[in-house]
This record gives sequence, C-alpha cells and structure tokens, in this order.
Amino acid sequence: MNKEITIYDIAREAGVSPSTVSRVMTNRARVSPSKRKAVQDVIDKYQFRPNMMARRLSDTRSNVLGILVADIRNPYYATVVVECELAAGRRGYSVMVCNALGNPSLEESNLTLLYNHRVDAIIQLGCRADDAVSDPAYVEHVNSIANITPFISTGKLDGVHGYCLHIDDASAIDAIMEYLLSMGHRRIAFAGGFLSVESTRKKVERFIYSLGTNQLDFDSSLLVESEYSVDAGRCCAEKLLGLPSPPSAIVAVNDIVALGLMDAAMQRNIHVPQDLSLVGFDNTYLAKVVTPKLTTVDYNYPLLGEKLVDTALKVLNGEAVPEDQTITPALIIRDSCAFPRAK
Amino acid sequence: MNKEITIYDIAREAGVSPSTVSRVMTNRARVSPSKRKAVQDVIDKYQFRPNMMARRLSDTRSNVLGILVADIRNPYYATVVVECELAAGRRGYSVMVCNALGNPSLEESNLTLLYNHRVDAIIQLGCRADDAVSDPAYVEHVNSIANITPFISTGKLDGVHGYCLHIDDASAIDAIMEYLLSMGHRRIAFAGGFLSVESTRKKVERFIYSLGTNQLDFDSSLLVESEYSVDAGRCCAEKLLGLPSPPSAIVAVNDIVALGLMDAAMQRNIHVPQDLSLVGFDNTYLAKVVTPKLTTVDYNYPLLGEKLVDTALKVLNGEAVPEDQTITPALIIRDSCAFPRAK
DNA sequence: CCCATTTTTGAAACCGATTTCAAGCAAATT
DNA sequence: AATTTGCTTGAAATCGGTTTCAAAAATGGG
Repeated sequence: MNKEITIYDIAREAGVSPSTVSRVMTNRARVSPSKRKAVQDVIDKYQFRPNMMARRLSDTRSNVLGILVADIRNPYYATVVVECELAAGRRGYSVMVCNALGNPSLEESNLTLLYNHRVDAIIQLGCRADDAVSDPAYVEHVNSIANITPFISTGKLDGVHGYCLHIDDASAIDAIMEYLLSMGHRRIAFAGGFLSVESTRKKVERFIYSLGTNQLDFDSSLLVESEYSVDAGRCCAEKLLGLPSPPSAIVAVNDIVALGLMDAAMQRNIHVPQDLSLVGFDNTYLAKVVTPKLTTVDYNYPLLGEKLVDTALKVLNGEAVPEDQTITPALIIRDSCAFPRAK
Repeated sequence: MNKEITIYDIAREAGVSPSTVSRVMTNRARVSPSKRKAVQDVIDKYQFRPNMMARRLSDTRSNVLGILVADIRNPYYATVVVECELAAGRRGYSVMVCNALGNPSLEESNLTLLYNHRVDAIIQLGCRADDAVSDPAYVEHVNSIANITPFISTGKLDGVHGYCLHIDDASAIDAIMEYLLSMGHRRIAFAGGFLSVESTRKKVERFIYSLGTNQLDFDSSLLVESEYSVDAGRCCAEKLLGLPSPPSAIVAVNDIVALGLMDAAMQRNIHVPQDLSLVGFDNTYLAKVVTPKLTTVDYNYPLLGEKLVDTALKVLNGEAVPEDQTITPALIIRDSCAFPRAK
C-alpha cells in the first residue's frame, strides 16, 4: 500500500508552504489567486484528502456526530438514524453510528468509542434496555462523557446530566384509549417492553392511569413484559389470549411486537380486527405491510431527527437550549381495530 | 466544557514520563509493576480516555472498520451491518457506519468521509444503486481510495480494484425455479430491482437463462424493474397482475418487494399462495411476520459478516486472500408457494 | 565485588494537519 | 521619494498520542 500523501507533499510540489496549502483547503484565510490555483491543481492531481485525525488534533471540531443506538435492525431506530443523518448532512455534519445491541458492556464500550473519536456530540437512542439505570457505575460512566461532550437522548436517564427530547407518549396513550373506549372495548391489555425502559414505563403508567380515569378495573394479568421483537410479541399473545377472559384489544409497545401478536392471533384463528383489536407504536413501514394494516402512533421522524441534531449542535455552540423538549406523536388509524364482538 | 485530560496530565500526577503512560495504555512494552500501578491508579481516578485522533497519527492502525451501506433501513443491510459489527468486535475492532441512501453524491462524500477518518478498511454493501457504474469519474474516485485502503464489497464493480464477496444468487435462482417448476408453474415473473445493480442483474440473467434451459417462453412483460421498497412492490403487482395473462408465480428481488406484491395481491382479492405463488430474497424477519409466511432465500448472515470482516483484516495485514470469494445461499421454503390453480 | 547483560525509563522526534506571529511586499498616502 | 497601511506568506509552535534511542537501573555470572 502506498504511503499517504500529506500536505507537505502538496506544498513541495506546488512550491509553497504547508500553511498555504492548509489555507486553501480550509478556505479560512485569504490566498492570492495565483498560488491558490497552483495549490488546487496539485491537490486535484493527487486527489489529496486531508487526514481528519491530524486535522482534528489542532482544530477543535470534528464535524462528526456520534449516534449510539439500541439496535439498528429495529426499523424505528433505523428511521431515526437516517433522519438524523440527513439533518446532519444539511449542516455539513457527518454521522458515526454504533449499536448497543441490548448488551450493556457493548453499549459502554461503544459510548467510549464515540468519545475517544472525539465526535462533536453524542445522540443516544433508546439504550440501556435493561436495569442498567439503577447501576451507579453506569450513570457515572455516562456522566463522565456527557460532562465533556454534548449529550442528547430520547428518554431521560435518572442522574444523567444531558439534554433530552421527550416523546409525549402519554398523549398517544390517551388518544389510543379514547379511540378504543369509544368503540366499546373494556378489557384492554398492554403488551411488550420492559418497565425498566423509560419510554415503556411512561406508556404503561399512562395506560394504567387511563384505566383509572375511565373507571375500568386494573387487571395485572393484562400487562405483560417482553423483549422488543416479533417473537416476543408471539409470547405475549400466548399469555394474553390464553387467559380465561382474554382482552378484546391489545396495545403493543411497538409495531414489531404488534406484528408478533397479530401473527400469533392468526395462528389461533383469532381474527384481527373482528375478534381482537391491535394498536402499535412507531408507524414503521411494517404497519402498512401486514393485513390488516396496523393502527399505530407516528412520531414525525423528520422533525425528530431535525430536533435531535439541532439541539446537539446548539449545545455544542454554546447556544441556549432547554434541557427538555417534547415531541408530540399522532395516532394513525388504519384497519387493525374494530368494535368488539358482542358477548 | 472542561479542558481535555491528556497523557501529560496523567504522567505528571503519576510522577512518570508520558512514554510510560503510553506503555501502560497500549500494553505494548514492559513496565515495572510499581509504576504500572501508579499510572493505572491515576488513569482510573480521572477516567482518562486517550484521544484516538492523536493515537491514530502515530499509530498506523485505527482499529475501526468503515461500512458504507446503501440504506440501513433495509433489514437485509441492517442485519449484515450488525453481523459485521459483531465479527469486528470479536477481533477488537469497532465499526463506523455511513449511509448512501441511493444518492450518488452522498455515497461519494461518505466514502471520502470514511477514508478521511483513515478507517483501517472499508466494506461497501450494495451501493451505487443506479447507473453510476458506467461513470468513469465514479470508478476513479472509488479506486483512488481502494488503492490505499483495503476495500471489500458484495458485488463487483467493473473496473474497481477491490476484494469481493460474491453471493451466488444464480444457484438460489436455480433452486427457486426448480421448486416452482416442480409445482407446475409455467408463467413465472421476476419483479423489482434495477438491472444496473449488479446483484439484481445476476439474478435476472440466471432467471432468463433458467427459462431457456426449461424450454419456457421468455416474455419480457414478465420482467419489471423498480425500486427496492414495499411501494415499489405494489407497483410491480399493478403491472404484472393487470396483464392479460398474469403470472402464476412471481420471484421478487427481495423480501420487501415481495411484501408489497403480497399486499397488492390481497387488495385485488388474489390469494397467496392459492392464486399466486411468491418468493422473496434475504430471509429478513419480515418473511416470518406476514401471512402466509414467505418462502425466501437465506444468506447465513453470521458467516457473511464473518467473511467480510475477516477478508478486510487479512488484506490489511497483508495476508493472502483470494480477490473473489463466494457465499452460497439456501432456499427457505415456507407457505407462500403452492400448485397453480388449474386453468 | 566487579563487569556484562538485560530490563526499565525518559527525552526527543514524529505523525499530519492548523494557527499564530512576524516578516515581506505591494499599494496608498503625504 | 519616504512612510504608512494592508495583504500575503512561511517558520515554528501546537494538538495528544506513539516510538526510537540511549541512559540508567536492575540482574546475573564469575
């Protein structure tokens, strides 16, 4: 492999100093037209590309945003990541993505990796999907980075000193409950997710609260925790549909779990929506792919990506940003809910 | 924001030289136990994390692999990326992911970004999803990077000097055709994808060839190009199912397109598999989520990720690797194919 | 106990950029 | 023509690590 071409090589060949080459590259200072052209010609000739590692040492910025995401295979996160990437691109920023994959140690090491690469800011999407929240060592680790690098997450971690874009799932739950209740559902279940995950806990809390405000009994057997996968959705279905008195409607923690529920219901010859109403979260493209099309909650992803990146860069530039912001989701009504069958 | 802690700060506080701190960090040279402990204590105390940019300047390795992927929202790519990430992790490598998003200029700039960050190798997954292949400037751009940095892709670009992990879709097509023909299908369509994309072209070429070896007519109206999305699948269905003599089976370029086909068929009250048999590619989790479950082609993703990373690192280390390797896929038979309805 | 050998250590150079500072030079002012 | 002003330019310092090299310290053998 060839030796790397450096700014010194360019300088020598163009008959100028490295400083001048740097000035041409960064365009941050005036250079006489004649030298500028001479330098540019040599740059073009060798397709010279400056070493970012070297640049970053003297420059204070890397123009790279780090994203630590729970699992990129989840279309929800994939969408958010892509929207962040687009939003970053519009501002001349690039993006470096790492996965946590539900593995706390991988999450920590990838967070460190992003920091070690001195990304300008870190966006964290739905990580520590287990009880790590209660681990002070974890919180300390995150803080040691969040204190130095702008840190934005969806969902607030107790004790972590960072910015947060809250998603107002409570209002989404309200809309769902109003919708289901107006159809006449009275036994409604909530399926999937772990209560240790903040976003899930918020949904469940509001769900229970809503039961109360609507004078419905709270039956803890209608609340099942699980992973965030299709198979986990199937497991939830096993538990819920096997109940002596099964629910007539299930709110799933996300579209993926809802798909598992739907599939398992089919297997048992329970028809959606005639026998069972189903609601998901995230409005992934999956929702439109299954039959019946899934009623779900949409988050306005372009806005979400825009806000995450915008906040990250504002914090970086020392502009004032509220520590907590909120995104309001919308219920998208499709075909997976119906009036419950008369008893 | 606090000033960065450096190796010099650690050295001063531990009462040693920066060299010694470096030796403790990298573990590449001997250090007496007493000094090692003194240094480690200070490192722990401050949670010191070395600046990778600085390290990379003197070290020749970054321990980071770059992945340029067509679209991370496609679960096929998401899976491959994650498998690469796992394989890389096992070897002490991290991964930096960028999206091309079907945008040639974004693809080029992200390729440059990865190079500028001096990743140790670049893995390219299904990019230049348009006619960029015929663009000499593009080829030259890729080559200028592939000549310096180990470059591995799935699918070979004409003129690009890099390593390639071929996916033997021809054998998959053979298996599919044998399967469909054995059921009695005679009008078989191929839907989705662009012929300018090498992997798609390979599939289509073998598809046509197989028609020939089996003495079937080649009807060009049974070949429709499209994007790689669910909606594109729906469009394909419009064209194919609206034909005077529609096909009894459709091979889709991937699962996503197959899902679109399935959905559109449902809309038209055409039942899969009774009225229409469907085969996908990629064996994404989507295949098991829809009803009927999709018959599709699996690639052994863990092996795929392993081979990509393994090849990348071998090239990097100057070990001999064949320029071209092959992965053999397997047909996964599920419920989306059946004997065609008698005329 | 002394000399040869091995191990540990720190000073200084280096990686490839940017940036400060002062010198050099041209144009403008008197 | 002499002096001031304003640009352009290059030398050198810097960023935060690693590595070479030689000195210093520790170890071992006779």
